[in-house]
Amino acid sequence: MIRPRTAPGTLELLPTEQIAFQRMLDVIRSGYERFGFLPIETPAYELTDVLLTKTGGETERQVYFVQSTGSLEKSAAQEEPGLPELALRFDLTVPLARYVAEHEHQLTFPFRRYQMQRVYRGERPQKGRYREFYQCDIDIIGKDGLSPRHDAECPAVIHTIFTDLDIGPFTIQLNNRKLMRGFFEDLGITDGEHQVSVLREVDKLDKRGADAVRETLVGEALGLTEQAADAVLALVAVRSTSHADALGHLDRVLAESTGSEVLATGVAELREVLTVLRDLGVPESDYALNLSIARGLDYYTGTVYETTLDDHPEIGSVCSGGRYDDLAGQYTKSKLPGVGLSIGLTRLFWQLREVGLVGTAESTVQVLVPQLDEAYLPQCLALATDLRQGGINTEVVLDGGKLGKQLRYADRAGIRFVAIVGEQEVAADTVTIKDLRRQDQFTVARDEVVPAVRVELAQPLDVPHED
RNA sequence: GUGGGUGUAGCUCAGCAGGUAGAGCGCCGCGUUGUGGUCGCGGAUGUCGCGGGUUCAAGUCCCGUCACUCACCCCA
Repeated sequence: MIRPRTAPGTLELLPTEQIAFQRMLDVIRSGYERFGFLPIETPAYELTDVLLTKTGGETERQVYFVQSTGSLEKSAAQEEPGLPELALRFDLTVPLARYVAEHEHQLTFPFRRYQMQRVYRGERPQKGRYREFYQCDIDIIGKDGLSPRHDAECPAVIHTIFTDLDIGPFTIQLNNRKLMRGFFEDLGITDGEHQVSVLREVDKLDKRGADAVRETLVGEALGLTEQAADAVLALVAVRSTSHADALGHLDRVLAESTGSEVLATGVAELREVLTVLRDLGVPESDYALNLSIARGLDYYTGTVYETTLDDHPEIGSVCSGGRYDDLAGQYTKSKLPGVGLSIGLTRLFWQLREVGLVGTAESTVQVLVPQLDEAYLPQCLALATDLRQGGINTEVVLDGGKLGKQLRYADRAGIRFVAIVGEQEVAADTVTIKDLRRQDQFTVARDEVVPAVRVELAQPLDVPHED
């Protein structure tokens, strides 16, 4: 026998967990739609040459390729097989770029889309990190230009969603790559790659601590002077405590600049983003300036975001993204700037479960009709039909058995209500409704069952469902 | 790609200096032929990852191998 098991790096859930996961997807989807974003889906795999436009680097090492048996045999027979024709997407941004370039003339700009699909990365699995996982993205793509106001709208959507998810207080942290780049220029660090390396190191501040980061900064690879390293560390220590405080920090950074235009632009952009964010009604306690946010990805050019849960900083960023100048440069001559954010839902779900913020959900089955006596099965089936026509998700026990067992089945399956039709009920033309969670039951007239169950379902239960 | 760790029941793990395998949880049954989750009693379950070696004897020691896992790189 072959031991049944999932491939490493995949997350598979039991039904009641899956329902909890689906509920989160529903919240995210409705949040995206409420802000006027349109849905798209793209294929799980893309043509390799389309997907891997930038050769080399980390991403290619992590790409899963797709091959039919036919093409596998064909390539095995070749001297130098080369890469397979198809590859699984490793994020949703590259497919979006392709999509926008391909359908450019049928889309209206700014193009606001959301996309919630699985992506694949062939990296070494790690705690809470998966090789197949959901990304829930929103992006706004402009043509030729896109005002920084859009950079404020994206986090406003995220604010709504994380509020609705009800997983405790959170903070959307903002920074701007131009501000950072300009700051580096002032320090004489002008090479783009060098800046990125420094940013990447600075991004580890929370993880490694200021001393370790400082050591690396002045080390051989990055080669900063002591003064430069101190200046960088002082800058990235900036965290705002309120809207006014954030603007104050920005004024100071600008005043201390030795004249970088890029820095001035970055400061101006951040100021506008913060202001629009406030005007959109996002409470100032829920966003902050954090000048250590860098984001590893090199394609970000302006605003960058990370979102953290206030009560669980150890989880790290649960939603991140930023602004990029040119989404689809590899696919089209059109200039398509964009801004977007992504929720890595698989990882988030796993982490929330670890810290006990999400558990299993109640079953999608709202009422179970047990079968006490085969003689009354027709009455049970008729009851189920009535409940279903009343819009109530109903399951009937078709196999029978002891009532105790059927109740245990309901309990384990996370079904809260049981509608019993036995000898007594048939004789009196009634139904007994049992609430397994409240450990309570009552009897109603047969023709009042549907409204009675509706009333029960409408009452929220403050006792959470045990795992 | 680099560096650690671990493989024993469905799950989490214990198993002493080598002497033919254990706990908790879960599962099944009964107590309760119309009442689950609680409680009580009873029960089932193992090629001790795989291959070789040492030994009278290996879950335990040695070698190899495979798998899994944690961290780094990178990132959701």
